Amino acid sequence: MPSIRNDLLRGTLETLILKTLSWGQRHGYGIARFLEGRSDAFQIEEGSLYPALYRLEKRGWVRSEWGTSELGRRAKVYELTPQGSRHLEQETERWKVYSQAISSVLLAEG
Amino acid sequence: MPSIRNDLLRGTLETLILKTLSWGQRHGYGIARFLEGRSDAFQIEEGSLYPALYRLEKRGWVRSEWGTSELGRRAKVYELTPQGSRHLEQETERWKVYSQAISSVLLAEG
DNA sequence: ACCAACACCTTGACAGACTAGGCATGCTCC
DNA sequence: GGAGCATGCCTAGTCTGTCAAGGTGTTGGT
Repeated sequence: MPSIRNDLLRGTLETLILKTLSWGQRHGYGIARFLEGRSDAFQIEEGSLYPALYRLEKRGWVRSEWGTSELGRRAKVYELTPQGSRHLEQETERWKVYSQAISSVLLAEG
Repeated sequence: MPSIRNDLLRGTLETLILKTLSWGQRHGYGIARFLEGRSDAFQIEEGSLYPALYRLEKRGWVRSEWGTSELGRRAKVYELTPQGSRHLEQETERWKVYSQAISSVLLAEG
């Protein structure tokens, strides 16, 4: 992997996190591993992940609690709030519109 | 239009400009109008546009020359260079991979 | 005379991603 | 026993592209 600088992900990381949590509680580290498992294109840096989780919680879109991971380690477990769920819907719609617009240009024939 | 902050576009503006120029020469202002005409989702701010054009030229992906617009006004006309064309191909591929990865998560069923 | 559109540009603030560290635990392997 | 790695959390500082808001000058319309 040629260590891609990733401005394409900009603004979508938060939405990806919310979506992941819409399938159930997870701790931060687990969210990153889950997303990376979904596609080789994702490389979630912890320096992006934890600040993003902090922002999401501050805005009331996720809630956290200290618990344990599957491996029995101390971990901060996150879950989606109802507001987070609503926000996820909006952002998903926004992604659809933008990505479709961009694709319609970039993938158009000469 | 609720004045959307646009981090989803981050990193794609340059590629959109290159793609526009792949269809022929255009001046800066014209590129913005063209893209906005392609989709209501695009709103190209001049404070983003001109710095982007400057970067593209500095990197050798576009070339510019003073000329005139369709309306006979003084305008800086841009064209794609061969390196720009190659870069456009790479970035298009990158967009495909990332947007597909993101969509595969965001649009997945519960 | 005035205003909108055309066409270029710049400055400063902001926000999110990154690098590069730090901490602590537990497991495996030599 | 110790080295090293994966797990799990966090933060400080830097980078960079976007934005708001301003500027210049010209042309066309009312």
